[in-house]
Order: sequence, then C-alpha cells, then structure tokens
Amino acid sequence: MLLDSTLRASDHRMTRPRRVVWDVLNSTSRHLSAAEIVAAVHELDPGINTSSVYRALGLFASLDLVRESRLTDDASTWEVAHPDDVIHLVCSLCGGTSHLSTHAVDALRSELGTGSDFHAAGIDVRVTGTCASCAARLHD
Amino acid sequence: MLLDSTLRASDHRMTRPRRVVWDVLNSTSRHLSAAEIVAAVHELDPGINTSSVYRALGLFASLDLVRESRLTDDASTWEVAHPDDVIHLVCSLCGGTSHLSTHAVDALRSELGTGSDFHAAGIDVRVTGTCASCAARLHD
DNA sequence: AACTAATTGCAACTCGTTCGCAATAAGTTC
DNA sequence: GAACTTATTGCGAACGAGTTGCAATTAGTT
Repeated sequence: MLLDSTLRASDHRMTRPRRVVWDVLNSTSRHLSAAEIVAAVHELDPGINTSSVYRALGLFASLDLVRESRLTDDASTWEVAHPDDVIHLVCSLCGGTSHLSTHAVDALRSELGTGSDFHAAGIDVRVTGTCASCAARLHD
Repeated sequence: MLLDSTLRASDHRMTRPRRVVWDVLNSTSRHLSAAEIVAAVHELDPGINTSSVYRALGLFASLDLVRESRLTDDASTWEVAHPDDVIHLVCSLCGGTSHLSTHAVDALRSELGTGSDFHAAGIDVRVTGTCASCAARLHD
C-alpha cells in the first residue's frame, strides 16, 4: 500500500475519497483530466464530492504520488508519478499521450549541468505530433 | 511591417487593437501573461477592450506570429514567435523565463525521427529550476 | 466509548478566457 | 472622397476549471 504508508508517514488520514481517487489513477497508464477522474470516481461512489477529488489530487501531488501536467492548452492532466524523467508524446489529433525515455534527455541534463547560469531541477520534454494510429487512419 | 503584411496576406484588417498588442509584444523579449499584455495595452490606449486583446493574441497565434506557452500552472504566457525550437528555462522562484538553444534538442529531434511510431512536429523543452540572480539572492 | 483534529460535502465564489450582438470602422468600389 | 460591405470592436454576460469558508462528519487515538 504505497498510498497508505505515504499518507501515514506524512500525518494524513486514509479516507474513502483518497482511496477511490488513488484507485482511479492506478487503473490506467493514461493521463487523465480532472473531469475524467471525477467521472470515474463517481462511477465508483457518486457521493464523493468534486472538491474532494481536487483536494486529493493536490495532496497526492504535494506528496509526489502523482504528477500534474499541462500538456495541451486544455485543462491539466494527472498521472501516477513515474520516477525518471521522461518524454511526453502528445498526439495533436487524438489528444493521447504516451511516454518515451531516451538518453537524449540525459545528454540535455548533463549539458545543462555544465552551465552555471541556471540550476536545473526538472526537465520536461513535450513532443507534439501525430501518433501511429492516427497517422494510419489518415492514410485510409 | 511583418504584422501588416501577414494580416494582409491572410485577409485580415489592420486595426488599432492589433497594432497596440503587437507593439506591446515586441517591446520585450520576456514572456508576458495576458494580464500583463492587457495592462500594457491599456497604458497605451485605455479604450481597447480586454476581449480584443485576447482575440488579437488568438489571431496572431493562428498566424504563427506569436507563441502561447503554459510554462507554469498559472495562466498562459505569450511571446513573439521565434523560428527555431528552443529550451525554456523557468525559474521557480521568480517565475522568470529565459531561452536557451542547444544541440541537445537537435539530437533529440533526430532520435525521434528514426522511430516510426510517432511523427514529431514540435518539440518543447521546459527546464524548471533556479536562475542565477535568484540563486545569488539566496546566498546573501 | 469518548474525544479531537483532519477531512468532507456543500454552495458560493474566483479568475482566466470566451461568446453573442449591436455599433463601429477598415478596406474597396465608384 | 462618398457610399458600401463586412470584419472587427466594445460591452456585458456567460463559461468552466479550480478554490474556499464553514458546519457536519469521520479517522485515528486514548
């Protein structure tokens, strides 16, 4: 129980809204918008309030359990935190996002390390384009 | 007159709101929030409406004259479009943004080119951290 | 079982941005 | 340069994502 122990360790309580939001986030590897999360949460328990979902997401983010991204101009999306820096591939046709790890990011990080003007903490690479399945659909 | 000719070429009219928004954007190399742009526009001409500013920004973006970014969790920021892909360095202390071009981006682009799963169109690299002046301030 | 503080649900609110519409003004034609 | 056409404006109302204050509830403790 990563959730349980992390909450305990940070002096927070395990509650039903938090449990359900956590389950929803862990039920997929996709990025989910807050609206999608709320809908999925309501499917499991319609009594859970929208603001509790937002509060759970905010708490999880502050505990580094989830990650909030602004990949598009739309609302934020959320995903369970993954340890290493990773590239986000955002398809501008279907809006889907996938991950890609590449050593180009490591190269970038070491390059940034040499300059002293800016101390880099996090690197976030977003590539926009078209995914394979959308490209295939266009060729029909 | 880049603005003039681009508007003409795309069947749009040159109007005062567009002129003033354009001037504001070109008066700095910083990223500006919509609120900052509106304030600067009002200093030049208080009669220009906020929605006209938004409409001008949207139009400019669709003509690739300006670029909208979501570098932080706050509102969008805007800057005059720069041709080449570039890294954004975002200071998490002062919120300032600067640009950096590096061949690590080119390496990334060529690496992406080899895979066929995703057709990359734009690459956007955001590095969060602390800028030199904020770091200096902390050491006092 | 009693207790206490964290958390919830609710509703009202904020804030960035968009929209519908009547009035205005830019660019064109004569 | 006057008349004309239609894009664009200013305005205010609306929108949607996300937040907040508060009384009621509930998790974890004793």
